Amino acid sequence: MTMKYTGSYVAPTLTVDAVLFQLINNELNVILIERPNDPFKGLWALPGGYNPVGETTHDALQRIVQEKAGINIDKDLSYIEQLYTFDTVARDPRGHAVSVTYMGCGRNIEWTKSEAHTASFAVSSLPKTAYDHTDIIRYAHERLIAKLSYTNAIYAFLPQKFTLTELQSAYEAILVRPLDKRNFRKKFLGLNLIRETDEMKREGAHRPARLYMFNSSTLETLDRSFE
Amino acid sequence: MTMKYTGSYVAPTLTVDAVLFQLINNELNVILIERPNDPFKGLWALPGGYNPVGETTHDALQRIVQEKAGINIDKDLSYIEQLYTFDTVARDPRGHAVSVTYMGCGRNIEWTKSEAHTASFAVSSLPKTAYDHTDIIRYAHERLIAKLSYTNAIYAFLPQKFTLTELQSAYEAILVRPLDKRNFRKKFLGLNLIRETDEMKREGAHRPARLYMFNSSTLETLDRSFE
DNA sequence: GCAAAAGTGTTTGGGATACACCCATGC
DNA sequence: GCATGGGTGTATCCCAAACACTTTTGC
Repeated sequence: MTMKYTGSYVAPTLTVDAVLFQLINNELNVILIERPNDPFKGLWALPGGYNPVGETTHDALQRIVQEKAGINIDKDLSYIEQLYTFDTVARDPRGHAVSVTYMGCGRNIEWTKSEAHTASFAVSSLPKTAYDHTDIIRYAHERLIAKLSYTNAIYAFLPQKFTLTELQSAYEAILVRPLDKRNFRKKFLGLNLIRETDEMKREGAHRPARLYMFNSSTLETLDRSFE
Repeated sequence: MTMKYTGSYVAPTLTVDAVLFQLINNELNVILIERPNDPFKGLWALPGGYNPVGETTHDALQRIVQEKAGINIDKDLSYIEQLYTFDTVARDPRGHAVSVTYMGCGRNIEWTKSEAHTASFAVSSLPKTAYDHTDIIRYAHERLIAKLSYTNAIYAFLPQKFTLTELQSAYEAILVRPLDKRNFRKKFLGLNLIRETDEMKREGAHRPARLYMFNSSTLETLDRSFE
């Protein structure tokens, strides 16, 4: 950052993109937008757009995701973090661009459904995507799996009050493997991340389930790793 | 990335910066450059500079670090990875910039010493730095500590052949805590990352030490976590 | 022989895993 | 009473941590 600013400097295009995860029917889903124009017209892409001078990447993402999908990344998500910055010299037919990507997680994220160009897909069955967005989604999923093991990030996917079975199902959906019920409960309760409420969830012809709440709804690092 | 390119779009300044680590006298060191100009004239900064259109962040970093410090990030480092991308709207007095930072590790990195504006500092006693570069170095150090626990990243700091004591000292320097010799050897040898050579290191009035080599000199993820 | 670093095993505690049955409810 | 999901305990194994003395060399 010590080079002199000569005036002949021309910056690459800067874009921002978001991988927005939520659980739908016990499957990890991601929100995509169908491209209305070339390049990649008709394929599905992460919500994103151009980041102009004067706007931080976070603010640009906020504006763009609001405009394109009707989602407020501060209010409609429980958690967001920067993922990685991709060079796209060869990737984008229009020339050199740099893309700063973010990963966000929430529950019941509502997107603009009026134009039917925004949709949610299970990461296990993604449609054909523009650019290398499939790779970016896979990378985000790996990062998310890693984060579950040393943070309380799972809170981002759950409602305020939830049962232990719902909690376990959320883990299983994201980790894509089954967990042992007794071991899961023993271990998770030992982390002191959640507390009992005095409410029960009654639903269907079976024993009601205790509802729990998270002690904290911001990301925290665990002392001991989990799963 | 679906916004139309209207021509009125102006991109923010894009910069790249590198946190270059190596061990010197069993201390984790970072390479800094004294700023010759305002802003922050006379303070120490990470090697970095402007990334123009047409150049990937990696290529820009390669060119800039070569120009400013005489270091080839591909040949003189054992490992490099992207660290984080910082928005610098308020940070840089010249206005909005986005900085893509990288972390690199090596051994015996030689920098241009002719002008005395490049120097190496122990991370435990950094000088006053420009921008928020002290925070970036701390962040890189944390990332490095985390990476040691689930990868073979330590290879980046060691010569081709090394003793187990040198290996342990490298860990202790980066983790900033002492390790038990017997447990360290047992655990590390169990990882199957290194193999014995038939050479010994003789030095000083004491028993010679067996020299070892890494099986792989590229980053690999461990099955089991370490330390 | 003595200083200096290399090298070497055992014990103990805690967390991870594997595993099967009873409980509370709606119908 | 039966179908459905909720809820619970124990035995085993392996890894982590704690801990001290002998070996080999140069001088």
